[in-house]
Amino acid sequence: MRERGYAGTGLKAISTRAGAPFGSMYHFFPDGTAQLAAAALRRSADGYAERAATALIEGGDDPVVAVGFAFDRAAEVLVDTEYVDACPIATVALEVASSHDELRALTAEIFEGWRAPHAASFVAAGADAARARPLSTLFLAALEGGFLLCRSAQDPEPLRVLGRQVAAAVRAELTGASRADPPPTRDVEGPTTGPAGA
Amino acid sequence: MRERGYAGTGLKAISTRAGAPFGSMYHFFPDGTAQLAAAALRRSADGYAERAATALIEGGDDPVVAVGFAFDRAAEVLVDTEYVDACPIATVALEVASSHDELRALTAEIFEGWRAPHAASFVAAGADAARARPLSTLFLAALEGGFLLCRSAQDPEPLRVLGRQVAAAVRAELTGASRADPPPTRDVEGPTTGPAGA
DNA sequence: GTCTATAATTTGATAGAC
DNA sequence: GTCTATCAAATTATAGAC
Repeated sequence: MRERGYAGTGLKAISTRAGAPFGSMYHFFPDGTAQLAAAALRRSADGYAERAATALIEGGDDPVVAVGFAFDRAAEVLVDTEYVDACPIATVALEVASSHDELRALTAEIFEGWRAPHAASFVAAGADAARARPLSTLFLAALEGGFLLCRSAQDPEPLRVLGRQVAAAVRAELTGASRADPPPTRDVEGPTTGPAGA
Repeated sequence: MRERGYAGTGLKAISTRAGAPFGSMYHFFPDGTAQLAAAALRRSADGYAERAATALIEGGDDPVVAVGFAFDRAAEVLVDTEYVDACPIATVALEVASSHDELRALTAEIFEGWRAPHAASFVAAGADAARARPLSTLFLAALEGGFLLCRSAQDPEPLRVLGRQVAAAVRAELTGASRADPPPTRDVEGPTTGPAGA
């Protein structure tokens, strides 16, 4: 499904490639294609979340460095796998966004499940709680957009460039400079209130 | 194809919806599905480029404002069309990235054709030539990632948030503060000598 | 419980009538 | 030049043998 998408991946192709008899498909997934796709999405989402967490941890304590590291790692994996091992959700998410509401809702749930821990880790690193979520949005959107551009062009450069830019946005947030959002309503008047970095 | 992707859109479904006889498909596109898809991609890419250019122009002379305006406009269109009218290329691009090299190359060409004018407009607004291209990468990747998150969640918020963040990145670049890249040394991303290995 | 064999549709593609 | 009628192959789904 990662290679050909939801509509492009037949049950037959899956059972063949898995070396499993065709009848097993309906034994384990009585509701057919959509149920199998949902299971595949859930499983690969968990796997990807683990890998992403590992990459961020290996990137070190400084979130600025960790973010850059995560993007570089993603680019590396892409090259090593000939551009197939990107986000396991995105292709299907776009395919079903306007055609299969149940699966669409599942993809939304998965993306949300990825963003929450990211936002938490930014908070842990000293970001304002109110700004951590927009940062996680930027992180995920840039990663997904980067996957798209890299796979399309078969060139790892976009993800590398984006890593530096998202890292810069994180740094700007943590140092309180060049903010992306309107002032935080109250509190924190001057830029002197640098949050004690983690 | 925008609604169901490349593999999910049958020739029959197209001819029915277009009110055209099925035989016309092969009269006008003798090479079948892929040729039709290529024509659809080219046409919608041109249309989308025009719309994007219009949005940026309406956004005014200041690229910081224009960028924010373009993202807000994209979010608005998404809501008005019940989240179907997003990027006409992205879904197909992901579907064919690892399965149909000819169409993959076409999507790469289209994305490149969108980025070049963006980079040029950033230069026109005063950005370093070497930094304008990374900025166009961020712009397009964030837009595509935003489309994905918005369509999946059926919520326009991600694109709005991203618009503010990309605008902040553009501002940081134009004022020379908080740069995303290491010092210019020499060639930063290169003028795109083609896909890796090509 | 597990899988083989088959049914009912639908698909991309063509041959040939208008 | 344009489209109707048809084909062969592939798809999802199921019935029923082991």
